[in-house]
Amino acid sequence: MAKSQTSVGSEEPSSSRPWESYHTVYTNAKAGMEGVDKQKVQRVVYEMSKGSKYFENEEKKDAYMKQKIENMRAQYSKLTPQDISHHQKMADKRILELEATRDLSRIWLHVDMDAFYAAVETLCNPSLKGKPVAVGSMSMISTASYEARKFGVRAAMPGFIARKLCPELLFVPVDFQKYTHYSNLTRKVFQNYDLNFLAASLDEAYLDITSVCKERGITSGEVAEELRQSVHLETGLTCSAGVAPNRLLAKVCSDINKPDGQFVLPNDRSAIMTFISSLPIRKIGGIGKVTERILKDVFGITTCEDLLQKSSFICALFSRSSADFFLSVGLGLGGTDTPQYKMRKSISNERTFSATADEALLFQKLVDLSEMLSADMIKEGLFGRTLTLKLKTASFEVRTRAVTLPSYICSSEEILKHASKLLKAEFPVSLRLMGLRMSHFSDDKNGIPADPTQKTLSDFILSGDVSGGKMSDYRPLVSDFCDNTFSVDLNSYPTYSAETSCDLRDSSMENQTSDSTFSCTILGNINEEVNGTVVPQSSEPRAKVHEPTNTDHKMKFEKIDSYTGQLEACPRDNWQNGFSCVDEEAGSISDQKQFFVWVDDYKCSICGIELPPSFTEERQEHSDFHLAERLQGEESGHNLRSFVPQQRAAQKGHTGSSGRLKKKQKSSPTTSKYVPIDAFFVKTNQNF
DNA sequence: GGGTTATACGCAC
DNA sequence: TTCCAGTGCGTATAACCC
Repeated sequence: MAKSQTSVGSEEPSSSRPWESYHTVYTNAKAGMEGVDKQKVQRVVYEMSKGSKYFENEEKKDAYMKQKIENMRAQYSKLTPQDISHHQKMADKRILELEATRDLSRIWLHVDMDAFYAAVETLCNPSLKGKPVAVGSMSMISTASYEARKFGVRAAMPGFIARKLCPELLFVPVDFQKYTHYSNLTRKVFQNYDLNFLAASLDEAYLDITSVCKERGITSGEVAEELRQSVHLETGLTCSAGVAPNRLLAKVCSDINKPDGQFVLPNDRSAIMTFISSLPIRKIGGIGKVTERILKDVFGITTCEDLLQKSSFICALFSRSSADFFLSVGLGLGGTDTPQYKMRKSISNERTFSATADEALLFQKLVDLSEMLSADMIKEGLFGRTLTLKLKTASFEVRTRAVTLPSYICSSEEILKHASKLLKAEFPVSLRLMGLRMSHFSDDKNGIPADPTQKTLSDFILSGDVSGGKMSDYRPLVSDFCDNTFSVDLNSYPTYSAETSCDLRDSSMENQTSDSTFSCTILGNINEEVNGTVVPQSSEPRAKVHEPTNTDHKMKFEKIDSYTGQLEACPRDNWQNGFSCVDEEAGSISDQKQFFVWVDDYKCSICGIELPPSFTEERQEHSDFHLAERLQGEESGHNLRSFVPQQRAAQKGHTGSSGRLKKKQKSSPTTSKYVPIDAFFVKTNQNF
């Protein structure tokens, strides 16, 4: 932040120094950057960024921020003396309550490894010693050595900007295996002081050293000194430590004498209040670039002491939880208990790539993400029901789209099934990042059990294993899916022959792999059957393979019209919107429909549920269920599900998202047919 | 009106 | 030459549902 402004209207940039109003995180005080020419850094970052899409997006965000600040200022100025008096009383009361929670009985130590990644790399390659080193890439730097920091180079800075600041900067790629190894060594040391230490990251930890100090009759400073020496002996790396009555302050303290230093704040209220009084709010964990700017520009708050002095305004303009946090900071309060094991709340992965609007490419990335997420979830035994798709457009706009499902899932097929619907609703769009996050985990982990032998989607696609063992010779080239003809339509891919899942025990399949229990049940397009739609078949295979001469399985592919959901003959050069394949020898779809009938076009012949013909989707889903039920029974005798159709129909009417979906229908016709449905069931007549 | 869901955003490392 | 990350948590807000 180049300007220090605390009054309304002081935001206007100097026309001769436009970089001064370009808000970056890079000028925030960080250990090892005390002597840095902030003006120069600010100017270089501005010049390197100016005109880019990233820059344009930052300007948009900045405009939004200015508006937000203006709105808060307006609220601020509208407060009457009576309002202020009222809120002051509330604030005073709250301060007393918070003060009553102060606990000075514990001694917390925060350890922070010095420039950890860079230090490890230097340790492994001594030729880097004394040189400016950046761990990361031209896109992003994870850690900078102290030598590099003198030039203004720091973590979270793009490499190309860092190189401009420091042309002799040496880049080293990240190597998490290495860092994990050294992190484990440090943790062995930490255990000697607190068995229940809290690891904040690979290079940070909080230790409750109250007992150690007491039992050994030594001061907290002596413990910190000894611990740091032990870490150095064990790893060859230096670290810094902060000691204080709570974790929030301990973290602030560990930064004071960085690197290779320590600072002890005694367990004494007046010492704490003195310490906190002049402390810049940005030093507090949880107060970042945006919060700092709001507090400074709206209230004129720059130090922790100011938070108490402006307590009435804070209570007037912030939510209860935010106000509590700010007042706690002003009092120097923080966590003192040893928190119980915290359950993970979400699990995610995301990838940045060259911006593209190619839907086939984007889908392939979604396939990859689904597999990665599923693998991570299976590894941790997690089942989740809220799936969030994160997108970053070519212009750096970030969007998230979420869906909450009626049941818990973890398989890549199901993740992809739902993620693809979310993604398709966004098309056309040019993206540079996609991510998937699962949250809302099952408490008792009673989701559908994970099948460790389950094939991945890539196995599925790349092996062409869509008809069980009969497809063992089918080996599509990766390029089949990477050009514009990639069209394993992710909403239609499970629309293969109903027999496919029954053929999983085919001998050729068994020969192929011992773990071929393919738990993704592949269904026929029942809708087509029920409605008696003629299914024209292309006379030519969709995906030519290395050895296309094997015609034993007579693979047929049909394009599914993206808008009507109808199957139609698919010219080879027009496989844009999806295809399904039917293995004629594996059993025709019409064979499958015989078992299922709507009596009087109204009543299910199997379970008796009544669904009028106009309930097209519900009937589709219902028939899918019975078919899958039958197929699963035929396949293995395993009853993977105990969910009866009636229950599903009932649940469907009460899904929390149904109302929102109704709303979405207005603006997003591509999602209008979306109803969260259960595992193993995919409708094929959707508007994609 | 309170709880839930979807979305956006902030923050830390 | 290269051209702004990935993971996870928390909060705020609005819309919706019961």
